[in-house]
Amino acid sequence: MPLKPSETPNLQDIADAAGVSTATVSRVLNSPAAVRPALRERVEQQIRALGYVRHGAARALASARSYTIGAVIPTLESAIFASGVDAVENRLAEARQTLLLAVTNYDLDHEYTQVRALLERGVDGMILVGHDHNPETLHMLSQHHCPFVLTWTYAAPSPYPCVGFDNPGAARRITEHLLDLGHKKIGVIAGIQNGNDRARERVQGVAAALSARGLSLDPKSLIEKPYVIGDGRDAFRALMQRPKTKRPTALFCGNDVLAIGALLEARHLGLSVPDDVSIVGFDNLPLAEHLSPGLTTIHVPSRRMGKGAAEYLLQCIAGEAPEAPAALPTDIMIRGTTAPPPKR
Amino acid sequence: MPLKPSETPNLQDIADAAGVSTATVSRVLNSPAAVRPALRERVEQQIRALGYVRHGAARALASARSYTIGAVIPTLESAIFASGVDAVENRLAEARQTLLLAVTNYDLDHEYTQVRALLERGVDGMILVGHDHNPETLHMLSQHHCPFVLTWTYAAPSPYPCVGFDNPGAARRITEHLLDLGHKKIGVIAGIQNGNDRARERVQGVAAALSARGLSLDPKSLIEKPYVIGDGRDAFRALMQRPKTKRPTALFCGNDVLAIGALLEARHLGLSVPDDVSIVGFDNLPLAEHLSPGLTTIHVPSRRMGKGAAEYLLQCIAGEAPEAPAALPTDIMIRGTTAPPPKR
DNA sequence: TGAAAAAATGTAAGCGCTTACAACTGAGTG
DNA sequence: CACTCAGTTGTAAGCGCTTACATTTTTTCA
Repeated sequence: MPLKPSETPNLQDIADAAGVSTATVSRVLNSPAAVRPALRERVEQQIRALGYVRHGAARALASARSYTIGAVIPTLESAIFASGVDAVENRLAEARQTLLLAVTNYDLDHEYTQVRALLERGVDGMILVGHDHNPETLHMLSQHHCPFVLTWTYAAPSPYPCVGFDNPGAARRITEHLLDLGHKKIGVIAGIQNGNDRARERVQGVAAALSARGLSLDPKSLIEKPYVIGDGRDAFRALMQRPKTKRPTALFCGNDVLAIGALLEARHLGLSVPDDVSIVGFDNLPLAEHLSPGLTTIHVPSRRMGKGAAEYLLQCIAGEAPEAPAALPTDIMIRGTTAPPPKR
Repeated sequence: MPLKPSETPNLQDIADAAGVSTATVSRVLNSPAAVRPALRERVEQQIRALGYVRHGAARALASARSYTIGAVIPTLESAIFASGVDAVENRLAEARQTLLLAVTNYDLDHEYTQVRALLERGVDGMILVGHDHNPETLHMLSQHHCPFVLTWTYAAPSPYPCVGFDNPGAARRITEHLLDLGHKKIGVIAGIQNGNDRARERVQGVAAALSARGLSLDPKSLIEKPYVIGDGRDAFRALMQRPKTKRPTALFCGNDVLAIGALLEARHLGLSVPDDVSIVGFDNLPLAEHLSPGLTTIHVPSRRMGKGAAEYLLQCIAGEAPEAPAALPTDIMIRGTTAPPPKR
């Protein structure tokens, strides 16, 4: 009968059972090479026999490392974020780190609260989305010496490390595709821009492409909507109701969900895509290529980004001071929803 | 100049600054009502002034509570899981708890590893998906007195608490809808059944509905595929290539992603849904209702389930021993993809 | 073979917090 | 006015682990 009949064994119990000190047990756990094989084997046997599981809080307290990374994202309801987070988790699991996940619902104040909560949990690093944050959020992060990385965004001379891509550039590129096809009246269904630099920059990219050709974005042809199919439909309908001379012949949608909504509504209204109106999206959701016609869109490397962000933090934690990663490439996927504007 | 110029202040620093003991500061933080208002105010002021942030590991070690809940799910690539997790997180954030998320990729051995990792992190409770688990996984959980709950599944006399729904029942119900329409040859595109009770039970539900009417499931009309649109398309094509007399007139798809794949492939092959073939899904993804024709499917209350699971664990942690929750209701959403079989 | 160097192991001091218990305060009471 | 007693606050003992340093054992090599 053990002296300490505690439910879950601790280091001391293993040490006693194996007839060694707790330091040795700790070593077989953390740097097995430092323990002679015979002894190590004896200890490992007891670890298995007693079903020992590390006490992470104690470990974190003593070692000042939590083996935990935080990610704070706008929402998991968006497939593209979900897939990025999935990639982060996969990479962290390989490195035996655990993911603490927090959601902001696109609210920067709530983001502050969430970042603080993760900091309290002692995360070794943090992943954020975008450049838009409360100043206190970033300040708190650096005060705590918590390495962090911004994703989904990339700015060349950024004061903060990013693993992202060029939003305005990609938006500009796909808009140029539309312009090259001969479109002059381009409408925009944007995501909510407030507190969301990605949505904002994409609209800016469209505007830049237009003004480079002496055109401009008609404010009445810009509608801002949340990330929901139904809203994409509504926006499309509204845009198509504009007077004939103003009605866009092509639509830039801030993300694929809105684009799919637009596409479905076009079909519903009996409009042909791309013959009557061209539509482009942004994200390249798995569904995009399967639609018919396939959705012309920008491919966003979400998994690669997630993996890259995890990798970057892992290196920081290992004390390797990685160089700031370069912008990830995006691809323009030209498929069936874009064609020259209708004649006349 | 402070004696201890440590970067981040700790309880002691606050205590010194406010001229009280650490116990008092701790009380201000954890049970403010126990501290006289004047003193409390003085302490809170210092907390704000020094930008104090709790040290979670130390707190966890001392209080044997981590204020953290773990969720171990198959993947975040599936929108329906992602939305369930989002709901969990929302509820936990309200309760000032943090979510530790781990992904199994549908591998029960990896699940064991992940559960162990979360246990090491000292989660106060854990959410799992389904009934299929390695016995050691569940054993480890109970050995650590970690309250847990199974989701996405429900079995009336289950030894474990579930917050889920009746998979076979729902599958049976929607199959009966097909049978009521007059279909006799029903094909199935199932999710991968190995280690996945939900997929398995749904197929069983279909089989049960059939045998109740003296019919049976033709093994050659059952195809198992991963959760990907392309696979749904492939499976659909394969099924439609069966000899005319055996070819199914209706298809039960184990989830909406496979159903959408089937639907798209039908269109691609020039087959009309529902005139040539009926298709039903399972999940009721947001897209399902927007398709035309709308997808007939089973509505799965993923957010409600996530919230319910979080709620259950929160109660356990509060020591309330909540009664085992009842099965959540599912709804059959009859839309446009189902109709009587072709007259031939 | 034996001394020095290297490797393995043990000792024990915290890490920052919570909390049982002790000590003190002041209001209420006979 | 002494005495309770409830309400506040302080004291200090851990929680389970890592790790610097001390000690012991093993290896190396003249």
